Amino acid sequence: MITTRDIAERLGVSVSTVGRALADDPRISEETKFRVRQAASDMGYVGNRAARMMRGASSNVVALVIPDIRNSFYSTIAHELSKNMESEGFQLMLSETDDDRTAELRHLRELSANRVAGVIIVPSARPHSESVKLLRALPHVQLLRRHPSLGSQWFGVDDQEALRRATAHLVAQGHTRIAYLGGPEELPTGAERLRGFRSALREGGLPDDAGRAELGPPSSVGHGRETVRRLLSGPDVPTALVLGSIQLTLGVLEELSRQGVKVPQELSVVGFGDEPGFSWWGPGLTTVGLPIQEMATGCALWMIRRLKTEPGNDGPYTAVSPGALILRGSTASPDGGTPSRSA
Amino acid sequence: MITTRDIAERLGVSVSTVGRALADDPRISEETKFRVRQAASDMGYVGNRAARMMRGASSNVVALVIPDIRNSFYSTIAHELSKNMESEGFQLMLSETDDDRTAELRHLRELSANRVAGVIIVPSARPHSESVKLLRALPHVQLLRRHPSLGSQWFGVDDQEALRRATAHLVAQGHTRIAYLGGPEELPTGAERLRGFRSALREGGLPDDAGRAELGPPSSVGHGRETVRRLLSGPDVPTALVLGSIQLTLGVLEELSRQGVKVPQELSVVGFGDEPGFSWWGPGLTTVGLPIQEMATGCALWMIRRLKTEPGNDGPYTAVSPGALILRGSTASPDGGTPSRSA
DNA sequence: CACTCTCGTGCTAACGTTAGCACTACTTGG
DNA sequence: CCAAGTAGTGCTAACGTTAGCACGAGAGTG
Repeated sequence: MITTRDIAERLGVSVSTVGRALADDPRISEETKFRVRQAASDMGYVGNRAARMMRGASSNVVALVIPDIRNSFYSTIAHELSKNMESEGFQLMLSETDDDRTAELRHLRELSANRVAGVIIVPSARPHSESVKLLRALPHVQLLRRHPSLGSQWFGVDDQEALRRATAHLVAQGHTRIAYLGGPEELPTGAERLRGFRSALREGGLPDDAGRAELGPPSSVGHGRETVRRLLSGPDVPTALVLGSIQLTLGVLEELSRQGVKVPQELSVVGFGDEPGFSWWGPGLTTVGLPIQEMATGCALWMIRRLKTEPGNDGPYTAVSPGALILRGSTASPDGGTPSRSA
Repeated sequence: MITTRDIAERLGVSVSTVGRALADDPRISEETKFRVRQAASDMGYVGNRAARMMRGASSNVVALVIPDIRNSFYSTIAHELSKNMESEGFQLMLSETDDDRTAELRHLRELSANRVAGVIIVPSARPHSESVKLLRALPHVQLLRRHPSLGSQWFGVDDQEALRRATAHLVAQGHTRIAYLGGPEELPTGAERLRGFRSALREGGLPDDAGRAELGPPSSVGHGRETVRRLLSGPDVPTALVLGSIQLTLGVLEELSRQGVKVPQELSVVGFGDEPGFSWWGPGLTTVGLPIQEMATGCALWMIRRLKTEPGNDGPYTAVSPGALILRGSTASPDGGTPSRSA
């Protein structure tokens, strides 16, 4: 690798002069600058950021710690962040945890060792205390999920409101046996969504046993498939189904298609998030739209400002974006079975 | 930030001793090691990789340079790479180029400055010469697309064979007006897929004007929508459509659903790649399965071996994986219109 | 008892870059 | 013609870590 020293020796000047010329220092003559730049370009010089970091410069790497990039939820976020970061000169490090707190810790250790400038994280259910310690030593924001020990910097959607709206739509159509399929309660998002589901039932004046919650791994398509299979073959088949994650929605749609379940006549369904296939699935899936892009952009801008301006002078910052219901054809009243709006 | 020096001062030993204790050097007594580790843990010491790199240690960061992470094609790759890299102690840097060679160059400059250990890249159509220079100075592999100036390390699918099979299937069903919708010819994958399309027509004994190629941006859903709209409203409407990218497929399916085109009676369709929604779209989409996972894993393993073993002693290495056709219900013969296999 | 060995540790330099200070050769003002 | 300034450049130290060499104390050997 070419260093400033190589350039200096070739031109017969000092390393300081080379360094200053490349930094466009006003004290260096135009002629010298020109010669240095020429030589640098000729020799294929590329500055060494590791060395700069040793002299106090901060890293230009921001890490994104998420469960699984294949989930379109997260890939959208990654894209939006990457785009915003790139334009400000930051690079994005991608760490997948698979919702495993030990993997999460391993990644955070590596990220700390690499002295990343900041971390944007979708925390696991109960992060290791060392993870918390490591994060607290860095500029960090939480995304979507929110863990109290990690401070108040958080960007996410109003999960409770999202599920309240989805469920209220079904309640308004007269459903009294509604199943909710979502993530575990120990996940902050899982708890919030479940709360939204329950509160919609309560507000609709329905008894406690009108709702049934099936909780499990939120990013498992397979779990969605299996659960809907179990629900449909068991006793007390619900007339409506509300979903609490994109991956679960994908699994459920696949299984309903495979079994040929008539939607919305036999079963009404409200999905979570919006995916390319949702509009052409069966009668079109009524679903909760999520302003993921806006959220990710907000988060990126916050992190950029946090990194550009000196200390954490902008205090706690929290943004909540609500999700709007996208009406398609997958819901109807439980008796007659006329869609609320055909696709 | 805590340094080895801080630990040394606290324990009244030298930095060397601390360094060696943390590196588990056999020369250090067990008792000292214990005290050092204890203190390091107490004080929240995290080694500084930038400093290590200055002493000749190599980075543990591998970069992935792709057009767009939202494309499930690439997010699958990213996931597979991340998984494999993580288990070997590497971190993954994500750089999105949006198929723009200038963005590509910007990223490569940053990656070089950060002294990443290696680069896995889906190169743009015609990379800047500086990009080529930067890449050649690093361990690198090409993924999917292959640019001759970037050496022979490449992992990808046999694009020509994939489209040959897709097209041959339609030819065998008797179609004589087949449209191909794919990426531009200047992209290596675009050229290969187009070649596969043409060779299948030739092998089927069809005249040159039986096939019609519509080329455009491969990762634009919108372009898929518009082109299919144009094709269907223009003269000489084809009886079959072969697609040459996942994003284009998504756009086409959406538009065909929206216009209520009867598939396969009015139009036969063969997609590219397999996505969650493809199985439940209309009659089920017949499509070319792509062994993306296998390809990504192969690529990751190659890069890991390249980085672990000293020089590039393993010479040029090229893997080609064929794609198999997944038969669903979206194709039929052009006259009668009985599906080859109903969903 | 002197010699050599081994064990455990410390000192120093080096990696590439940058900031502070110092130095030289001019130029300007009195 | 000398003092003071200025433009342009060089020298040196420092960032955190590690590898090579050196050192002192104690153990083993003749």
